[in-house]
Amino acid sequence: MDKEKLARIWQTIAAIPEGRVATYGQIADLAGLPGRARLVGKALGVAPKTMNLPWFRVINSQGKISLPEGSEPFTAQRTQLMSEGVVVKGARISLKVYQWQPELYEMLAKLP
DNA sequence: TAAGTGACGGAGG
DNA sequence: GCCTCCGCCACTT
Repeated sequence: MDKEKLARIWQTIAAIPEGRVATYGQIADLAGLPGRARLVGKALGVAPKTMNLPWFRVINSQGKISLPEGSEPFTAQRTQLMSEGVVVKGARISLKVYQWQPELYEMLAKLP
């Protein structure tokens, strides 16, 4: 996989603010790779743990944790999110409430 | 080279 | 909300 694209994907994920989530497709778009959501999943898979990426803030477009429910990684993701104040019901999260919205985020960040 | 695979997405039922 | 089907694309076999 092309190192350049990986870097962009990782950067984008690293920008997700605490207490918010983003979808695979959203990350792909923001990273300049529209329609390549699957690539984002792969990028996460090969990301070195030492990078300390907020991988747990990435979920699928259905607002669900994209890991087998009950598995160890699933539990880890769920726990991390909840520790940031995100409400997780089963595998589902309300995108309506917690999805990261860059435009709005930047607007609010610029307010006095 | 063809076929299979996946931490996906969107439309339809 | 859940499931199925298809499109998608970079790898692996």
